[in-house]
Amino acid sequence: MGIVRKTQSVQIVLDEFRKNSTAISAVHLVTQLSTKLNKSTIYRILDKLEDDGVLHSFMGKDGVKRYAKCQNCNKTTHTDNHPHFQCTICGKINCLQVNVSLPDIPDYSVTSYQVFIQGKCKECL
Amino acid sequence: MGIVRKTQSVQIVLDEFRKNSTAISAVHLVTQLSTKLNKSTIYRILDKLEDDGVLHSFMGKDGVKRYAKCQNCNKTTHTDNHPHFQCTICGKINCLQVNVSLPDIPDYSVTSYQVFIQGKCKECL
DNA sequence: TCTATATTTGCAACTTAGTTGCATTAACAA
DNA sequence: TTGTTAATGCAACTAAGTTGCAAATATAGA
Ligand SMILES: [Zn+2]
Ligand SMILES: [Zn+2]
Ligand SMILES: [Zn+2]
Ligand SMILES: [Zn+2]
Repeated sequence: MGIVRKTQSVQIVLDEFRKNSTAISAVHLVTQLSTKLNKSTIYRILDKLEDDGVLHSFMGKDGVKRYAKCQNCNKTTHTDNHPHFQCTICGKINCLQVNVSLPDIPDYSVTSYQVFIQGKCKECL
Repeated sequence: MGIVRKTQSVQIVLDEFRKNSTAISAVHLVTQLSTKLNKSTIYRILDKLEDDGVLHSFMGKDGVKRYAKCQNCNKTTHTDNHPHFQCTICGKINCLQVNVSLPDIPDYSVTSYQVFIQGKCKECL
């Protein structure tokens, strides 16, 4: 349903995304903020921020959900569609501002797709 | 470590992949085969069949692991690299035998990537 | 075919990510 | 300032997957 009240909890969660440019997992936030916020609160806030187009989420190879800041989305239009890159050395996951286009696929009509890439990031090369 | 003995349990699991051309989740096999095999046995067999290059696995959008038959892999060489397509109507997930190529990505060195696509399949169009 | 041995299986208990119901707390509009 | 309603904390729960160990079984060699 999206965020209605700008509570302290919401600010605390948003601060984590301001500090970090990389994607953050729900689990990581839960341990990171364990002294300040309850687990359920964090999951619920992430959910709402996604509804509002403030964050977007994707599934890591490990089956753990991660969140990252959206660039140009809002409550009604979610346009962020880009690959995510995980460095196999440092483990960080970043949004890539590049366009991946699919070839024609006979017998199927495509409505959306996700690309997840592994390799080494600039710092670890 | 891969399969060493061709047990009945292994045959039962392989039969499910012979019957189905679509990808199958571990959870689905566990419920489907609940009268014949134990949960742990199924997870362990899937793991070994993947090591052997008989099956490959990937993560669904729901964070549930799925398995599908490999075409040309074996114990030493895993070459299967293709997108997976989930129909939003019937829910079935299929391997697509098409090639997706990435654009050049500056500052990153790519070693592997996965593509997961949503849309409608031939039967549901 | 029989037997020894090592692999595989079942079971129960555990871990980890995420969810839910409900009573309490806190935004915020009036 | 206060009443209303959203947001929070808590504890208990679900669901996917893992693990240790004792019992079962596949297979190689006698
Ligand atoms: Zn790195
Ligand atoms: Zn992103
Ligand atoms: Zn379909
Ligand atoms: Zn496949």
